[in-house]
Amino acid sequence: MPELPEVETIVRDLAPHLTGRTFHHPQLHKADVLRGITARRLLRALRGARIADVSRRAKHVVMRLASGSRLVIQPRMTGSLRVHDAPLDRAERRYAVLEADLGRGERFVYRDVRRLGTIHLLDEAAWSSYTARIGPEPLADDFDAATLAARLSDTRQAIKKALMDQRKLAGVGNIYANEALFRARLDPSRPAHRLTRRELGRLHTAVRTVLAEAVTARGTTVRDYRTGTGGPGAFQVALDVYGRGGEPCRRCGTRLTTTHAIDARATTFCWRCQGACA
DNA sequence: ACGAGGTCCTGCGAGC
DNA sequence: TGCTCGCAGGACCTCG
Repeated sequence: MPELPEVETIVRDLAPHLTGRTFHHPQLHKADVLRGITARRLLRALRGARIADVSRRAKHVVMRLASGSRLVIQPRMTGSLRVHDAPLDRAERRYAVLEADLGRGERFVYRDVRRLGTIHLLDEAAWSSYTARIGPEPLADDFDAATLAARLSDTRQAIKKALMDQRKLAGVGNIYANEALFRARLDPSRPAHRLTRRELGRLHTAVRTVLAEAVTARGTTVRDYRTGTGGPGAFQVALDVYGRGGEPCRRCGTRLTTTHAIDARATTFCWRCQGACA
């Protein structure tokens, strides 16, 4: 499920193929992913539009058009974005949501099996308010421990839920929240405002290192995620806790626990490494 | 301010 | 074999 490292990988793969290119004959196969725009208006805006640049914000792919508007695609669970250099076969077209001809035999395709993903088309003002609602980028140079502490320590929510709150911090989803809390040896259910400065420091380091390592590995493929070139990521073999409930902790050998007690999401942790360290 | 639960959406695996 | 059911879950919503 594309979180920050996965979307970063997609953007790095797509950027060389999309930057400076033009959308020809855009086709929208499913309209229920659209937010705040009709299919008719989206297609009119994309037809013949030149892509100025492609970037990432949190878990969103942002294509800035020469018109100044931004095509913002959030893949969520099962979305994938690719540039194909051959016509799509039947299987490749099956879940296509949006596609466009880029010329030179290349095609851009956003596909999404479950279609929990979203597409926005935002002008400058709408983009400003959109991005302002999202928290700071954890891999930015100026994202320090004090910033993390300030963002997370104003709530009594479980630290794991707070970490995944996109308004507080950008790009962390279920996989990397589990992994970061394990690395920081923190109980995922601890109220965020009760964490000490020292613990927040560990969490800051853990969040940044796990995200950076996952970017290097081109993301985590558990099931659906594919890179911008259609291949799997490699970070799944490096996961310490996510998806490993019942298996031994890599640190102490204790059987890992999975609960759904926090926000009804799968949380896997080692009660020994993470449970008792207050 | 917080938790609980519903909503979107489809594929997949378990159970009968 | 063929059906139903619950689950996967990010972001958003309402309700109490």
